[in-house]
Amino acid sequence: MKNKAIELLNSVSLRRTGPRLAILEALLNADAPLTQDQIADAIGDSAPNKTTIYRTLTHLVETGLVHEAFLENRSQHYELAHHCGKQCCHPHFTCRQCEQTHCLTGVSTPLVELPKGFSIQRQQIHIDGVCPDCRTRNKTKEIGQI
Amino acid sequence: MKNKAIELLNSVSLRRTGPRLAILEALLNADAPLTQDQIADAIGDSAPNKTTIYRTLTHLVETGLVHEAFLENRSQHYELAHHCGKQCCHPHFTCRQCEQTHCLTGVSTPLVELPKGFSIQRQQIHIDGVCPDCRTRNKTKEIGQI
DNA sequence: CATAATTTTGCAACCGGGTTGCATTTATCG
DNA sequence: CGATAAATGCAACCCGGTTGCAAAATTATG
Ligand SMILES: [Mn+2]
Ligand SMILES: [Mn+2]
Ligand SMILES: [Zn+2]
Ligand SMILES: [Zn+2]
Repeated sequence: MKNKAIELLNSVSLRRTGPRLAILEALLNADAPLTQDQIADAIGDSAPNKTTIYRTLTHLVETGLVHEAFLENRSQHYELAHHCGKQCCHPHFTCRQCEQTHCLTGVSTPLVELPKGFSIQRQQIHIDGVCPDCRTRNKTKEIGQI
Repeated sequence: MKNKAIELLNSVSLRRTGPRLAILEALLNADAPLTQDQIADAIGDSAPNKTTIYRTLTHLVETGLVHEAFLENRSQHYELAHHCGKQCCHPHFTCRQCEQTHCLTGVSTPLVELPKGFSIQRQQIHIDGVCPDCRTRNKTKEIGQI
């Protein structure tokens, strides 16, 4: 993953520094959007200062490598943009029971057709409900209660 | 609008108080989701304490009268739920130039078809780009420059 | 290589949206 | 009206995120 991180940094001509590589690696290993806090946790003891993480993420967003994901959570989430189309990101699903967010990279996501005069730059879809794990968990519990 | 507000409060059997009526009226008059701050501004001098506004909004969301809209803004927005289907809210469009948010109540919004096992409770779509006003403003500016 | 110019990083202090605890006020009902 | 439960206001707090500034690391220049 380190090679991939270096490659990504080069592709947008940002200087190759320790913090940046670590943050990119964390995002490469993630399977859902991460907050600053989660990125720091993923990196561990050698994690950069939170200010550095935020500033790095800002750079990565500006270059287009990273997208901001707007989940219902109070804090901002970030993920690599490589699963997103130019105008349409893949949808995100957040489970109301376990609070986990899933990237729905497989599903087809039609663009909303905008009224005359609006020009789109990016569309994001967020869904919440109950995830497969929690559903089966609920069912087995029900059965147990009968 | 005051009658409508009273009616709404009755429909969910919440006590009829000054702050609640004022907040509902503000939401009834709005044409886009509002923050606590914007609600207070809309009400003016007689606006309730911000804690009261937040607690009222929480009540209204719990009863289903009001929805939370997750815009890219750092603060939470609220709007009446009457333009939303059971599982699918109307999309919101935020202009990157003038920062204004528009409710797209007219457009058709297909539900994403979820992978096996996921059960939906609510889908929200957010789009950003340039609004009609800003687009024409840009065009006339371009012409002026030539 | 030395050193000056430029970026990047870390730290502490700060900002602002939102919440909590608690005392006071108000709505509802008999 | 009085009792009771709910609603309100205020101050203090929480926490995600930002800012200013000095120290460290990179890069450019002679
Ligand atoms: Mn994703
Ligand atoms: Mn709306
Ligand atoms: Zn779940
Ligand atoms: Zn605009």
